[in-house]
Amino acid sequence: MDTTQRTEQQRSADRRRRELLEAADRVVLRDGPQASMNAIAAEAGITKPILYRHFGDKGGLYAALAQRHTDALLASLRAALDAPADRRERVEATLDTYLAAIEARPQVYRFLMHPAEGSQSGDQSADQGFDVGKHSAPLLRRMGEELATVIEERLDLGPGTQQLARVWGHGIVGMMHAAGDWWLGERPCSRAELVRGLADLLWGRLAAAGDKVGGPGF
Amino acid sequence: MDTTQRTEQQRSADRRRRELLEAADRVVLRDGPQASMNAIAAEAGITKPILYRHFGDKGGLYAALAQRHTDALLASLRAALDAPADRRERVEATLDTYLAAIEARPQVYRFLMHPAEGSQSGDQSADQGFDVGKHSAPLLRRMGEELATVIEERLDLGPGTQQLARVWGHGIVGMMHAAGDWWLGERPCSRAELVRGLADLLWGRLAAAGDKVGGPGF
DNA sequence: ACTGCGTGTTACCGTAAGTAACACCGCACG
DNA sequence: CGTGCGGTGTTACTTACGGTAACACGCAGT
Repeated sequence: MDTTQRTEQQRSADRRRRELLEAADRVVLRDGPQASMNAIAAEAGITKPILYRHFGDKGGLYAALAQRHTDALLASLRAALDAPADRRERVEATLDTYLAAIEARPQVYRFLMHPAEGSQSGDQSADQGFDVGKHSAPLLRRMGEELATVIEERLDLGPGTQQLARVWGHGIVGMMHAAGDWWLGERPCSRAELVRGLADLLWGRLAAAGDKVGGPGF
Repeated sequence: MDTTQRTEQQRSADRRRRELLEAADRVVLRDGPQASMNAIAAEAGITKPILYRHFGDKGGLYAALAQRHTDALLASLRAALDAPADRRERVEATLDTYLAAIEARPQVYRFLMHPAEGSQSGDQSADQGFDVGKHSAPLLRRMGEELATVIEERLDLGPGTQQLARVWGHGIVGMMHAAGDWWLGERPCSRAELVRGLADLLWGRLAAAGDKVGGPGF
């Protein structure tokens, strides 16, 4: 099989793929994660089967789409995380970067967190094995792992550093995510206040806080 | 309209409703969140329209279902949170309770976190308003709020306590959730180790940790 | 001119949500 | 005793979406 002059075809196929992704992007941004393949195809000026030829199935398209945005967001986060500043400032900068991103484009954020799983792919039969754990948004997992490696590289946590770093990576990312999600919905305070509150939490203010006098109960 | 003797009818309707919910529960436990209305109806020994009469639409059924489990889980968490012990022990007990719950019944957990949103409810037209923030699993929100009230009741955080408590409530719940989700998928360590790692994180060990000597970069 | 391949189409299938219309039953009321 | 009437149930349908044939055009290379 000639592997020599396929570049020509491949080039155009890649361009097409990128065009399709951009069209899908527009539709998802407009219609949310429940955008239909028909709508995406229409936006791209073509019809469904082409999408399927390029991406296999809806999951494939969504995965490709998610990866673009995830890559972009991760790059920003890495930049904030690698800035030459002390740890607290870096943490705050990273939190703020994330929150700014989800604030600026909530639709994208929503899409990344809810990859519209489901569909009616067969195997209704006796699926006790289950795939829990795989279902969470890839973005969360990737951010967690990323943060874990940074923590592991930067901090000295004694024995068990590697495992602890992963626990913390996923934990911190989850904290950021849930707080951000809640904040985006209710807007109970400014972004800066939220960042500060979360950083305070990570800085052990929970442990340091005093009990309320005359607590309700005991 | 006579509000007098409706109790009879209402009673039986409520019983029916509970039976339907239990059937739905069995199916969701077996088939995951993508269980079809047909399947649920069949399990209950009836047909679709009855389900729709009782719950309006799939979302209604799922909401009702989710509330049962959420209530149960929240009760357990409250118990752990209210135990007569010092703060660190209570935090660890609560984390462990949550993790034990999702470990014991991952299907339920998965269902609660992914309420199978979507569907093809019309309104394709120029929906720029968006409802970000509402989409997150109700369980997370409720746990966050619950924890927030407990924090606010128990801790003295100075001015802005109320707001800070809510930030922390949602943040901590998110941390617990994301770490639990990751842990459930990869099982990288024992439950106790995870609990300890997270509690350490909350206890400010991140801030206290020393830099690694000769870090990669600067 | 013929062949092969990538790109595109229309037309279709299966499935699932949701609905309309009809059928049965118990029961108060004339 | 018959007759309406609300609740429970059904079958049969519509609509929409994911996914897949099967066919049609255009453009290289031989």
